[in-house]
Amino acid sequence: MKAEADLIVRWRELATCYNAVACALERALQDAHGLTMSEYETLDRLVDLNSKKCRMQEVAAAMYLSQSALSRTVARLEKQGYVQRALCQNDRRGIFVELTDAGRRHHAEARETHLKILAEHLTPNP
Amino acid sequence: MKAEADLIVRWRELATCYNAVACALERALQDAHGLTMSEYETLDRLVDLNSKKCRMQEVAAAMYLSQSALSRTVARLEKQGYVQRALCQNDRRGIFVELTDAGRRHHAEARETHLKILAEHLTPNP
DNA sequence: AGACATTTGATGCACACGCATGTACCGTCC
DNA sequence: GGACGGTACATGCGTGTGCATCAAATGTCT
Repeated sequence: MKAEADLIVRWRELATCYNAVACALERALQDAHGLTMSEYETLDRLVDLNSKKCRMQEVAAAMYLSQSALSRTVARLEKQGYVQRALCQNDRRGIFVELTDAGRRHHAEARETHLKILAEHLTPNP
Repeated sequence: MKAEADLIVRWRELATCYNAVACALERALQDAHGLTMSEYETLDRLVDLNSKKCRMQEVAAAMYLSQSALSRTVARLEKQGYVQRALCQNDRRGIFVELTDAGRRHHAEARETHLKILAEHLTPNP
């Protein structure tokens, strides 16, 4: 019976903490770099997997975003010039997503802001 | 320098965990009770503060939702009959929000689903 | 009392999202 | 080879959100 109350407390703490950080991140990334959190996260995943071109799926698997949302996010990033889409030769259904140099640069800059916000909002957590 | 990597790991874990639970909650509450997570959370806060009518502000202060989002959420809840808005006599700018009986009942039902999902998704957390 | 700043909640607007569906392609089985 | 189910990504649609703004009411200062 106590377990239920504990569960609710944990959930509220989790939600409060997440929302505080997410909200701060969203604002900071937008103001300083014109990026949505989803857009930054997408760039971030691409940097992580930057060894080669990635299929949409691979990117999607690494983050919590629906397939349609990712599709649009990548489209936005491409329009901004941070990413490039290319057809996949082997499987012509697939789409390769690749960081451009501008994308790599922009991510590097935004990463500073990202880290700063995380440090500000995520430190007091024993 | 290690601190940065740790920060990022913590953030990703937090985000992944939150999104998993939030997504499951959203779906379950919608399917079983026709409630948005925000709507459920709002009812939940009202139950917590059920001693008396609450001003919008008091509700807003207890949850992570912008003022405009709360305004619309309460409007939706009112249209569904779970909540009632009343003018505040002392300060005629303010609005009192009060749970209806139907709202109390609906929240009690939804609470079961809520707890079930939390138990399923939030337990493996040492 | 009168003018002005502040607060409270509602609303116009643009936008990112999820769901369902559409289109193109792949793989399999007859 | 042709038909058919499954997969990959794009897109139409409805919805909830935050930001900026608005109207009404309050508070303040002279």
